[in-house]
Amino acid sequence: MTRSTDLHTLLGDLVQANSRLVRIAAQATGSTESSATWRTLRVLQQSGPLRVGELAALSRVAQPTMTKIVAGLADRGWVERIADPDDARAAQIVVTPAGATAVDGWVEELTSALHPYFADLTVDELDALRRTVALLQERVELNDPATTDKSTRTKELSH
Amino acid sequence: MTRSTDLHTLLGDLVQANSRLVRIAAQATGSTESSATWRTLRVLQQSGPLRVGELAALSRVAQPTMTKIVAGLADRGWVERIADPDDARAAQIVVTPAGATAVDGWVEELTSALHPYFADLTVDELDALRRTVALLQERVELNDPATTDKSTRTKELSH
DNA sequence: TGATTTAGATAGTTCGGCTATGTAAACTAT
DNA sequence: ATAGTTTACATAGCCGAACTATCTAAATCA
Repeated sequence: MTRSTDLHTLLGDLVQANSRLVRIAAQATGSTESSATWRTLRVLQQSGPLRVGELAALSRVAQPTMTKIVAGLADRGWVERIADPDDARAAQIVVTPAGATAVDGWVEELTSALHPYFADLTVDELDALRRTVALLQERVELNDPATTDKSTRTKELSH
Repeated sequence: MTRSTDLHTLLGDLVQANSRLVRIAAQATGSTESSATWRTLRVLQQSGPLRVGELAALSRVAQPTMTKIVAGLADRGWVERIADPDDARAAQIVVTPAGATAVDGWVEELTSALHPYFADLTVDELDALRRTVALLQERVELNDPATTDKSTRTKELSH
C-alpha cells in the first residue's frame, strides 16, 4: 500500500502511530505522574548527572521548562542537586535511589500495559520492530540537537 | 533470543524513542499549533464526520478534552458542526477544506523536518521501518482499546 | 575594575489533559 | 402521557508542561 519511495508518508504515519501509542500508554498506566517526569528521569539515568541546561538541551525542551520539571522531581525526592564547586551558578542533577525505583516501576507498568497489544507478534514482526527501535535510537535518542554542533551530525541536520 | 522478556525492554525503548521523536518534530516544525490539534484533524480526515464523543473515544481523550479541542478547531475554521436532524444533542464534526489544507501543510512540514534524520536509510532499514509502521497501525491506529476483540476491530469506524 | 557573557530562576501565558457536574434531549416504563 | 433514567455534550475548575521574556548572580574578559 505504501510506496517504497514515499518516505514522507511513512514518517507521517510513524508520528501518528507514535502519538496514538503514547495516548494508549498514558491511559493504560493511569499514572498520575506525567510523561515529562519520566522522560527526564530516563535521560538522567542514561546520561548520568547533568546540569539543568544540558538536561534541557538533551530533552529538547526550553531551559525554564526543565527548571520546573527538576523542581518537581526534587520535591518528590527523585533527584538531587549537587553543587558544582567550580561554578556557583550551576548544579549537577542526579537521580536518587528513590527516583530510580520510581522510574523503573513506571517502565514496568507501562510495558505491562502495552504488552497485550504486542504479545502475539510473529518472529518476523518482532524482528522488524527490534530493528526499527534500534534505528530510532540511533537517529533520535540522546543525540545532540542542532545547537550543539557535532561534526558527525552536520550533514543530517543541515539538510 | 529470550523474546518475551525482550519485548518488555523493547516496548520501553520504543516509547522512549517515540517520545524523543515527537519532541524533535515539535521543535523542528516550530508550529504554533499543537499536537492534539493535528492529531484530531487527522483522525477526522481518516474516519469521516464524527460526533464529539466518538472523536474523543477514537482519540483516547476524555470527552471534555475533545470538546475544547473541537472548539479551538472551529474557531480557526478548520472544522464545522453539522447538526444531526435525528438527535438534537449531538452534531457531526467535519473537516473543512481549510482544515484539510492546514493539516496537509503541517504533515508536509513535519515530514520535511524529520526527513534528514532518515534520508540515508538502507533498503533493509527502510523495510523494517515500513513493516513496523504497518504493525503499529494495525495494533494501535484508530482501533478500540485492548478490551475489544481483535477480529472485530477496524470495522465500526467507517461512517 | 567594569563590561559582557553565561546559567539558571521567575513571571506570565497558553494549551491539553483530567474530574465533577450541569443541562437538555432521547429513551423507557408505567 | 408523563415521570424518571440515560445519554451527549458543555461548563467549571484544576494541574502539568510547554513557550517567551526577563531578572539575578556568577564567571569571564578587556
